[in-house]
Amino acid sequence: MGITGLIPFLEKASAKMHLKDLSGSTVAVDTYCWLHKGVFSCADKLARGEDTDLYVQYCLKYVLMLLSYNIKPILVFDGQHLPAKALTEQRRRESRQQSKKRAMELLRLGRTDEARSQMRRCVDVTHEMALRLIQECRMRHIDCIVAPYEADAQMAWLNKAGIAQYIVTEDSDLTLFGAQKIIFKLDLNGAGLLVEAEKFHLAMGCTKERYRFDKFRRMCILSGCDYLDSLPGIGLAKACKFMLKTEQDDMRIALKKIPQYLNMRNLEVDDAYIENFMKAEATFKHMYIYNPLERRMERLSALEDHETEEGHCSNAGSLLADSEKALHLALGNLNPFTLKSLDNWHPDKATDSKTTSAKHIKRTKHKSIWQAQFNNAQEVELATQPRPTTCALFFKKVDFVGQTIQSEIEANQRQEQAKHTEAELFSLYSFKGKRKRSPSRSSSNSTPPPSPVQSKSRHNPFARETTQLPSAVCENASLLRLVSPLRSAEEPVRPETKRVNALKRSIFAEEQPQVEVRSRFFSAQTPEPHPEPKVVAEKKTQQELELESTTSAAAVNDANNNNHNDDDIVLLASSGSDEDTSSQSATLPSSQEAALPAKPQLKLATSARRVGLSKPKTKKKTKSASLGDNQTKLSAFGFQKRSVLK
DNA sequence: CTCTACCACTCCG
DNA sequence: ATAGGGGTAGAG
Repeated sequence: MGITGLIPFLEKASAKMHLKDLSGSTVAVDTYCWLHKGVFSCADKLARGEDTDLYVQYCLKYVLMLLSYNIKPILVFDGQHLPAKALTEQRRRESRQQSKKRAMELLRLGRTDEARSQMRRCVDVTHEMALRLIQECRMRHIDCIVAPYEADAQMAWLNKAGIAQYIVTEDSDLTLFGAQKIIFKLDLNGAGLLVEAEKFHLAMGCTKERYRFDKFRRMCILSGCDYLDSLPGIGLAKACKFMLKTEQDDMRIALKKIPQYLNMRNLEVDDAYIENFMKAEATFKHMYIYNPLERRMERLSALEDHETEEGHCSNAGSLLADSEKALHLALGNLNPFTLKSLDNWHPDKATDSKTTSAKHIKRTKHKSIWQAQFNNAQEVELATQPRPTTCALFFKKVDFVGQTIQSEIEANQRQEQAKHTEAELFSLYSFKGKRKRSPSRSSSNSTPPPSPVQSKSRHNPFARETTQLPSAVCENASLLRLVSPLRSAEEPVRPETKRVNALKRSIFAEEQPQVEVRSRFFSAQTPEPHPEPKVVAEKKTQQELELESTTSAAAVNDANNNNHNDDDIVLLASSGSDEDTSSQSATLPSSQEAALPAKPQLKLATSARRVGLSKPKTKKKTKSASLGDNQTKLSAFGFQKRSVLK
């Protein structure tokens, strides 16, 4: 999905950002990204048709985080599949079905590990799941909107219309639809990468005067996008080069000059490609979106604005004649594929019945895009101030009414979070309870080596070698329930895994100082490498190690945390670590000590990631030494493991 | 040198 | 046969 390599290409147009700097603004969210990630937490349950709302809770975590920074979220969902994509979707569905069958089969055979991996592949984000999240959001007065087609176009429109100043997504396509400020890689700490359309000329390496957005979009399409594969040998770099060389605005003429301009003699640009290029461009410009203020479907931009021929819009969707249906589709009441009615919520029939039925759930005080006043407020603001920043002003006004609102929101959140935590804890406890019930734990240390089934069970032969890790067995009690007690008796225990991980950490601690952190984002996120605790950790037991990292994390915490957001930290902690929350909300929010337990976890998480990054490297170094010289030094950094395994 | 093809890994608790 | 980002080798 999206444009391959676009995000690194846009490095010069991007900057690290944090939500705390967006207070008072509105953010449109590509909710599918969150749902999809959230599904991992309960893939097995979903695969077996068990009822779960873990994925909803996962998304709400993000939503609450946005609210905690005084940001109004608008959750945007995908609608119908475009005809051009229907086929691939169909294929995906079939492959998921197959995965499901295979998972069941494997379960029956008792190969839980493989079954688990299959189950992850077979879950889909259905509209019913999206609707559950939508319903949760309605109770909290959080805006949701289902795009007629792609959420990308809808979000770009919200951005262009000034309703949302930022967009949160993982899909680089957003840039092509004309979104101005896009946040990628947003994490639960509130950090992300901001890409701004107004800086695209920097990435393309041309002056602002010579740059036009069309050039950028055409470059991306040329490099290969969802609607059109690239010509062979053309990627972003070549496409960029070409778009800077030509001043020809008519692509029918310009495209023919590609071989000549790029010195690619054998390249052939046929008429079909040109026609498809025009269609792809039209799709990005004119896809249908839903205008919630006018309550009607519209094109992202009007055909006249671009002198586009109607015929090129065959992939841009079609107008839904029934405006009532279009509205309910946008509200989420209809299944976008079948148009079957699943709910009957309406913004005008202010659902006080619902609010009384759920009065313990706190609601946001943001103006809804579905309210008539929203339109007025926008118009007034737009009239007084032509700049798009007016929206920020508008919300600042709300902010003005009280810091009290802010603190109230925070109080609400603590309360709400506590409630969620309750539910989540519940599931956690039952989870753990089941796990304990499984007879494995006591016998684990004397467990015989993994059965042949297990060692064969890695579905990817190139995956990291884990034969010495006993973790290759299902830890999920609900999954285990399906298999024989005999098999579950073989389950090695988690403490074991933990110890191995701790060991890995300590091993890694030695290597740390030598390892270069490559990732720009990552290194930027941890500005202080803190070599000292790692050196100390070298020869410690895992408990000491854990203590060590805790204190070092505390130090980092202190250092990073110059003046402000004690509150932020508490909020983060409460949204980040579920188990701590209840006790924290009981204690005073301002005490920093209360927040500390959560931070080390985060720190550990990042260091775990580093382990993943660099452990292979260190392994390779040692191995290449033993391998001799039939491998070049360069290849020693490549996929060495493969040959070793062979 | 630039671009593509390919691999392993992480998404979640 | 998830998808998408990151890294490397190898082709033009």
